[in-house]
Amino acid sequence: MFAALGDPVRLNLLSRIGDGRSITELAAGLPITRQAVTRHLRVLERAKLVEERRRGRETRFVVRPARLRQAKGWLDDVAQQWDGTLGRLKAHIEGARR
Amino acid sequence: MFAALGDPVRLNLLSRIGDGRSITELAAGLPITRQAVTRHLRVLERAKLVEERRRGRETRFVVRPARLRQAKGWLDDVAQQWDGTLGRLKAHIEGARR
DNA sequence: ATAATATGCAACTTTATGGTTGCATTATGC
DNA sequence: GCATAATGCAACCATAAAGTTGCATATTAT
Repeated sequence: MFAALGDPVRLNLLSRIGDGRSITELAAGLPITRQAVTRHLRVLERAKLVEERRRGRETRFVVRPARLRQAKGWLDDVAQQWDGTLGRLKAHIEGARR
Repeated sequence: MFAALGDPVRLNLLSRIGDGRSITELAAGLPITRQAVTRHLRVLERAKLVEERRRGRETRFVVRPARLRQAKGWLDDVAQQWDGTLGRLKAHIEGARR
């Protein structure tokens, strides 16, 4: 999932999808071909970050906020774990002298 | 930065760095060479997710929680932006005048 | 029905990434 | 001082990722 987020083009797409743009519209703003954009969208889809919503001949995608929250949760865990370690380290340094 | 997070090995490292392990120790738990681990750590460092703390002949890394918070912030922005869009969409569907 | 629009599919190229091996360098312990 | 331990550095390989071109398919509008 972070891998899916780890491409500037896909970040850009994610932040613009919400407006309900079609693939072609999304591609218009970028210096790459429509096909390349489609591939990026498929990557986001595989990571469950977006969901396809086809209507007639055009396709739009919707973001899945739950997934974003999940990512945030993981970052929180690590940050917190690290804070805990920091606390322990600090206590260790201040307490015992090595 | 998300690209740096987008590798399972690096996620693993990030979650274990806090314990104050050296490169060799970190590598011991993984099925890849120490050199490969070093490269991953450099990637995390370039993304400002960790910071080098060399002491004598061994090197440890510390996590930079501020960076994690920054990532979370971005996720929040997108999620919120999307929630907003959802709200507008919903209002539109329900026939609200706005 | 036809033309135009929106997208899908597939082959191919280029470049980035992850991993390895081999050897050099720096610090520690005795 | 010397052996050992912890890293760093560089060349090299394999695979995956990003992008392109060309063509097929499916909707919509006239």
